[in-house]
Amino acid sequence: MQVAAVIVDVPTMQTDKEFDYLIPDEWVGKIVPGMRVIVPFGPRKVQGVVVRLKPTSTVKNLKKISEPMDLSPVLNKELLQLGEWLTEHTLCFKISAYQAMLPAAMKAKYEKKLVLVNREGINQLPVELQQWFNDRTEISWKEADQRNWLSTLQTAVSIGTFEVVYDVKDKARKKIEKHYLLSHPTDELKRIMDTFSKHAKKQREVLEFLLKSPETSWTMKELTTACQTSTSVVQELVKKGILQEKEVEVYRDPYQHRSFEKTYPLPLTDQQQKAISPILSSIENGDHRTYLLYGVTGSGKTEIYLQAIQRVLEQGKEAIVLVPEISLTPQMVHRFKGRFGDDVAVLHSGLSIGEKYDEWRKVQRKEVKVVVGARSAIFAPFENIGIIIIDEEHETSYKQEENPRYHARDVAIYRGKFHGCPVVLGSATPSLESFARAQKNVYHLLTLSKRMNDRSLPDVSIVDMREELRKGNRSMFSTLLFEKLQDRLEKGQQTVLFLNRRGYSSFVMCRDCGSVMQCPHCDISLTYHRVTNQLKCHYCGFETTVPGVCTECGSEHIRYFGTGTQKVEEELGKLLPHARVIRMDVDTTSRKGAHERLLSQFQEGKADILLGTQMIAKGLDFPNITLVGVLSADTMLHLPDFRASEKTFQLLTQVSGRAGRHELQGEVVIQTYTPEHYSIELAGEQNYNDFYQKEMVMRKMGRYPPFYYLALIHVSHEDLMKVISVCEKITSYMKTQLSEEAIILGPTVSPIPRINDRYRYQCLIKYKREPRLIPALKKILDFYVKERNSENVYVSVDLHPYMMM
DNA sequence: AGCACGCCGACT
DNA sequence: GTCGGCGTGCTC
Repeated sequence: MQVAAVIVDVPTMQTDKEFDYLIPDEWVGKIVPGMRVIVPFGPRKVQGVVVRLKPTSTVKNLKKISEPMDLSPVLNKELLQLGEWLTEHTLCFKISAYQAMLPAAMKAKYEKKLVLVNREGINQLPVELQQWFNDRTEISWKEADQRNWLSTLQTAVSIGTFEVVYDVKDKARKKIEKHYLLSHPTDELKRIMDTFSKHAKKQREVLEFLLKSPETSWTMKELTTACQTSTSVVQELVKKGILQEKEVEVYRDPYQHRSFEKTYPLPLTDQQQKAISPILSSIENGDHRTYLLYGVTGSGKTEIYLQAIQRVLEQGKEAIVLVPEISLTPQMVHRFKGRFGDDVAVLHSGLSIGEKYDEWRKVQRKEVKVVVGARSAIFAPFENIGIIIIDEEHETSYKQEENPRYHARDVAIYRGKFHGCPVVLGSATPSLESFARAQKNVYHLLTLSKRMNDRSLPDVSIVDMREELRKGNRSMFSTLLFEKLQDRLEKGQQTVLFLNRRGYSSFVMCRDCGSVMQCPHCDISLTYHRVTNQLKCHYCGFETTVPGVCTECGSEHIRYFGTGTQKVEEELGKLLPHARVIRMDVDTTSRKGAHERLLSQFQEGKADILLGTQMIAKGLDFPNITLVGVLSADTMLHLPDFRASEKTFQLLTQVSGRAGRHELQGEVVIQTYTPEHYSIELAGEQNYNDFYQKEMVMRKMGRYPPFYYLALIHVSHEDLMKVISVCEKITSYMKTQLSEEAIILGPTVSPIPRINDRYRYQCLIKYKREPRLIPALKKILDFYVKERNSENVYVSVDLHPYMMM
């Protein structure tokens, strides 16, 4: 066996296949499938992943692998296979599938440079170049380009003065610490010590300190503080050869300065007991089953996860727990670290690239048994998985919106089958798809209908804001909400206010001509941000200062409509000047650790009101919250998305669940302009079952999931006519390929007709069983070269889409 | 993606 | 008559 099949890191249609390479003799037996390698590819070098070994190849003139990038495989057999499955099921490139499984730090960095190989030839170069290479032997391609030296240097390449070199580098930087330890056996050292000069008092002290535990190594800092001395003393000992330096890899542990109070399994309620026992028997018998753990907010789902994992660990197996990104609050981490301590690795986007890499390596080296993380943690390189848990199963963040457009739930079930282990999907408001599958016994339904300690669900009031307006209340707070807000302030209890729109106001309109300020690059209105006094586009990031007069008619009567978190914050400052408010949205939490800091401030009672967007809907579990206010329940309801009702119901139910989780009874006030809508009414009653029934009827009528599957084809281009014609061609092609039962809608304008100066059209396919769908879609992608062809038309396919925009 | 090869317009 | 435009095709 000396040929390796490699998938190269060139994500295009034409290169999306295996390339064969010879394994150099010195690496035979060492290069194995799942390793990253550097291979020559055309004139350059690229990173690749070895997917299999074979004795020979049908291709002649094979090139050799340049070098391996790993000492042991980073993708195991299962993950390599999963990559193929992902490619097939999301229509992505193989390399993209593998890259999705690895931490970002392992993505290759490419550098092209010119290296001086013949110093003689330098004399023929212009003076400024000669100066540059006086004390240098290379220049990066980029640098040479910027200095306008490329053409000169290229002629120098042709006569052999320079050589073009392609470098492939690992982004990953292992964090290295220098440690110091004794380099001789103790008795020998004692002899050496006697030869010391009498003045070398400090050196002797250091040695005596080290001799107490001769095997241990210390960092410079540890040594100098322990011995009350300076670095020079240690350096001197190294020089004398008594101490040796050793480089040790250390992990960047984002949680190292935190201590987690050890927790122990809590006694389970009868309901919990009943729910956990089928999971435990699955674990015991090693059979794969998917459970839908449907439990109302505060019913103790997490304890079930913890105890199921406990059992898995006792069997010597591993566990993966997925949580939605935004709820990776310290609370969740605390509960897992508290129970399983150092056996837990945490993976989420708040970590730096290096930190993520280190956490990932802990998994790879089998130093942890449990991974708690966001979507991509589903690819944790465990080899003996005993359970996979997806908390808040209905969350849309489990679907990746770039290639590979996978859903973590599907990957979880794939891995569950492979490892013969249970997959547990937990939610208080399951997605319709999952609940429907549970009804059909594809998933096994486990129900927790009671809150822990029989705490009652919060009282929910729905306030009709049209009525408030009629009564003359034009503020954003209804009388009821405002009264309760004041009441909580007096009692010293905390309130959560929820509004899913950041910024100050949602659009700016001229009152004379009615024109709305729009983004010049996208067909979307600009949002006013008060703090910076700017108008921002939330899609392309365009920013502009607020014009003094209307750009259309020159009128000065410009008004701000709609309400964002910033405006609410300002309003609160006016109405309740003594209230301490913390605002949480993308704008206040973008800095690393800000999310966590704001939450802990709130937890410590440093604020009375927490005001925020989606991100505060989950994971908050503070005893002092007794009031939750939803300022405008309808903002989501009118989005052009067949899941709008479902999302609204879920959000309102989740937000309401934040109140009164502990001793104090909780209250919820939901403000809306459409109180009669079933998703708002039923969320008020916390009535999932009725909502499910009603929404299923709607889905059946609209021929949407779970009754039909969806495939969404996006087309975008700078030229409107081009987009329409390409989309038209695609739509009619699909019509020739699919059966009568398939519903093919299009070409239709995307709900956001233009983003970043590109027009957007789409074709939506609703189907039940179409064996020719995937091949047909592949053909389209083939033709339009997956997302980008020479004419710059972007075509992308999303199977089972979540984002309809 | 890069890069080479290859065939048609404005220039020393 | 050449330099260079980017269209097409290949990378084990």
